[in-house]
Amino acid sequence: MILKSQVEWALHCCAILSGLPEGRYLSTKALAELHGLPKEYLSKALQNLSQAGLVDTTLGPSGGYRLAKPPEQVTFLDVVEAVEGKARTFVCNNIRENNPCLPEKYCYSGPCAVARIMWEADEAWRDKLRRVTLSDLGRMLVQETPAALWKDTFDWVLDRAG
Amino acid sequence: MILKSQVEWALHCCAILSGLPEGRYLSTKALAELHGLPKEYLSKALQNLSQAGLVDTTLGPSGGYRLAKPPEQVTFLDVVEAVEGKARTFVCNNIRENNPCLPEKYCYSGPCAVARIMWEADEAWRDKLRRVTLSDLGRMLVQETPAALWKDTFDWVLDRAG
DNA sequence: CATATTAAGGATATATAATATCCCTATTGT
DNA sequence: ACAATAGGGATATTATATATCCTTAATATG
Repeated sequence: MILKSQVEWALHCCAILSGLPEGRYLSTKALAELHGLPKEYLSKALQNLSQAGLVDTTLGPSGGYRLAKPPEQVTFLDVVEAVEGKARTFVCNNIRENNPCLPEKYCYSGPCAVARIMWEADEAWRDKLRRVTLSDLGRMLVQETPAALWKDTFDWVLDRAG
Repeated sequence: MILKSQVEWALHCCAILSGLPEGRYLSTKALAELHGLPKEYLSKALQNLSQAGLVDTTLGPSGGYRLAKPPEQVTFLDVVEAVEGKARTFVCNNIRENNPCLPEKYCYSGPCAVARIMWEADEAWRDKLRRVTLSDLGRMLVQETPAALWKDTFDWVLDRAG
C-alpha cells in the first residue's frame, strides 16, 4: 500500500504556489520542469486540486494555477485527499458473513471490530495530516533551504509565468 | 491507496486462532471455508504470518496454524506489517533534486519537509495499530457476537481440526 | 509401512490500479 | 489572428493485487 507519486508532486507544487506573489499563476509546464515531472500526467494531479477547490486556474498565456485560499487554510489532508480520494485505506468486505455457522436470516448490526479498529488508525493518519498546513510546510522549507536557492527558484518560476 | 484484502483475511484468521484451545492447529482449508476465501491465495497470507513469526505451523493431518505467542502480545501492526510489508506508505522520490536552479554539487542534508510530515502521519497510523492487540480484538468480538454463534463457530472449526 | 493431509513455495495467469502519452476543445492575454 | 493555457477523453504501458496450479517435504494415523 503506497500512496501515488502524484501526492508527492501535488504537495511540492502547492509548496511553490504558496510562495507565489499575489495574483500570479504558474503553468503546468513550469511546475513540471521545476520538479522534473511528466507534464501531461502532472496535469491530472493539478486538475484534481482544481476540482477540490484548492487552486484557481486561468487560461491563456500567463495562465495556470494559484492557491484558492491562504496557505494556512490548506491542509496536507486536503491535498492528499484531492489526489488519492477520500475513501478509507481499509475496505471491509464483511467476510464474517460467509461464516457457514451464521443463521440464514441473521444480520450484523454494525461494522465488525476489525474494520472499526482499522478505520480508527486511518482516522489517526488523517488527523495528523489535517493538522499540518501549507504555511507550516512553507516555514519548514524556508528554514532548510539555502536562501539563495530559494530566491533563484522563485525568480526562475516567475520568469516562466509571463 | 487501499490495503490488500489479505490484511483483512489475516486479521480475521488471527482472531479465530486467538480463540483456539491450547495446542490445537487450524488448517488453511478450515480458515478459508469459514471465511469464504480462496484457499490457495489465503495460504500466501498465512505464510507471511508464519515468516513473521506470528504463527507456528505443523504438517500432516490435524496440522495447520496456531498463534506463536499469547494474543495480548500480537498487535494489529504485527499482522498488518506481516502482510503489507514494513515499508512506509509515502515514498519520497526527492523531486526537489530536479530543480534546475540547484547548484551542481549541492546535496541536501536530510529528507525534505514533505516526506518528514508524511512519514509522521504514517507513524501515527502505525502507533494506533501497535496499541491494539489480538486479545483486545477478541474481547470486542465476543461482546458483539451472539454467544451461540460464537460457540457454533468454534465447534465448527475444531471439528475440522482433527 | 502406506496413505492421506498438510505447509511451503515456485510458476503462471488474470484483473485492477498506477503511470504516462496523445489529441481535441474552449478560453484568454497579447 | 495567434500562441499559450486548462480540461478532459482515449488509449497505451507498467506495476501490483488477486488467483490458481503444481511439486516437494513433513507428519499423523491406520
